[in-house]
Amino acid sequence: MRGMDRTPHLLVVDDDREIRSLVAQFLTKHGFRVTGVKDGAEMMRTLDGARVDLIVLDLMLPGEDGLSLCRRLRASAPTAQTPVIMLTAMGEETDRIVGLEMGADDYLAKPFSPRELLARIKAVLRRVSAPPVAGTSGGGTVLRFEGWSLDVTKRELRSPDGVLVQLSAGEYDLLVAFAEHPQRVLNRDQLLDLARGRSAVPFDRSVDVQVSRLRRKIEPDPAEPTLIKTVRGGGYLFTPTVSVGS
Amino acid sequence: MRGMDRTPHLLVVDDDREIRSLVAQFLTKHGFRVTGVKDGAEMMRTLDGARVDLIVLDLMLPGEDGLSLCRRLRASAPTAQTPVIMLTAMGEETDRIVGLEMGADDYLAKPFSPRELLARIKAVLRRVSAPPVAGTSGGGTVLRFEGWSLDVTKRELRSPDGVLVQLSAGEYDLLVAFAEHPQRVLNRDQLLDLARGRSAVPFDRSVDVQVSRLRRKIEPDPAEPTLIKTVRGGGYLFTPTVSVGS
DNA sequence: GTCACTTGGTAACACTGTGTAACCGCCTTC
DNA sequence: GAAGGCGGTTACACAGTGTTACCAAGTGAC
Repeated sequence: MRGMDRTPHLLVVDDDREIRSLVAQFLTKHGFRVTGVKDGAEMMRTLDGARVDLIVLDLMLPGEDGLSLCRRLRASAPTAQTPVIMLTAMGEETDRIVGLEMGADDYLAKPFSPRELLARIKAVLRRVSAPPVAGTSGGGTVLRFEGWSLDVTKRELRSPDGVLVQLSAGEYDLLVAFAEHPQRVLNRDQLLDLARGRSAVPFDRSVDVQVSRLRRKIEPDPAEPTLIKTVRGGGYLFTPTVSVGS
Repeated sequence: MRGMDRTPHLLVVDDDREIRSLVAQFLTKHGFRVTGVKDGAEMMRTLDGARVDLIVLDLMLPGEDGLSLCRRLRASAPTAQTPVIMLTAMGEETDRIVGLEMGADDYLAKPFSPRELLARIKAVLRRVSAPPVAGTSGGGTVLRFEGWSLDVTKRELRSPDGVLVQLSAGEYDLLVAFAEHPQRVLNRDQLLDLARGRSAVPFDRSVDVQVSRLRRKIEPDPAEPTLIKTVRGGGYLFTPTVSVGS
């Protein structure tokens, strides 16, 4: 649903530190942004504050295993559509098949060649950019808050009185980031990642400026913001409750 | 336009008669409708007259090989979305990777177990089953959006008031590319690939210009486009929902 | 309270991406 | 071979975005 053309962010979940760093290094070299984590708990934490385009998930993990995690991903709205490539131990055809049937998008038997993982990642990413499903489960197409409605397939924002409000691409992406994470303080790094898919450079004020520009368009009184509140030392907070519809 | 017959139709392309009939038999037993052909020419002939939901394509074929066929499938509108599972001889990692990058949705190394092929077919079909337009596999001949109708067999566009709108070949191809991938941000490379079958050269502005020309013909107010939106840094977005008819 | 310092708001500017008119070469058609 | 249409290329105007700078507001020490 993030239409923009940014470097895809991959999340590699494997308890073996060596595999993790090897894979991360290789994929980074090939133009992806990679985050490596060691278990399901860390995975969930990462997903909470960052945009992730694809998850490479080891089947065998300490704590909750890959299959169960995969099921949980599928069950929860924001990640229901996030593609998963499962890494499995050699020679367990049954498991692999179960994996695919469980909702993984692909699997790869260990040991695998990095090039092959790369090819599969590219293939899966190409696939998921398939046309959207009409009123589908994975999250409606309209986010509503305080009378506003934000149509995420048309990239349109309507004010409470139904007027189309012209947003720039950046303002729109920022607003979607907020509306998808309401009532949570998001720091500048998270917002930059969610809205721009990049990370902050030193003295980066671009988020502040974009917030300011967005406020001018959606706040009743931009001098005294109510929708997007500033949390000093913390970041910004989108205050309205958001309902997902279509 | 997926009529009453919802049994998925698979097309198996392999020059080995034995493999073909073995696979066909196994897959038929598991509830698919299967057509087996021995080369690319027969494949094209079959696609010409039948709805096919998925193609199982051998890499090594007499005459034109699987890779080249795959590229041709991707390049031509009605089959651009039809999933392909590539069969490769053992140990041709490079070829396999090229296959995936070429647009295959999955591949399987020979010798493979029928169960595994089955699992992969199911996985791929599940992935692509949802999309409304994507069913493209031979589906409708008319794409409708916002009152417009685009007849892809006649290459004709009619405006909401039924007037035939004259489009150049390039404008038409571009519009089809959009209408077949609605509500997705397509970058210039993708559009060039979909509409022209080529890739961008540095400083290539041809897409922009064609979009501009197309807008002049289909946008109510070309200065404020609603059908084809610009996503700065991303590409273009075709906003209407598209229905497939005949 | 004042002062020093930190943090955030935003105007102004520079830079980059996009829209489109104009142009040019390549077809096709006659 | 001339005429016309199409599509790529170029050029320029303009809009969106990041950076910088400056000011205001917040915070803590005293």
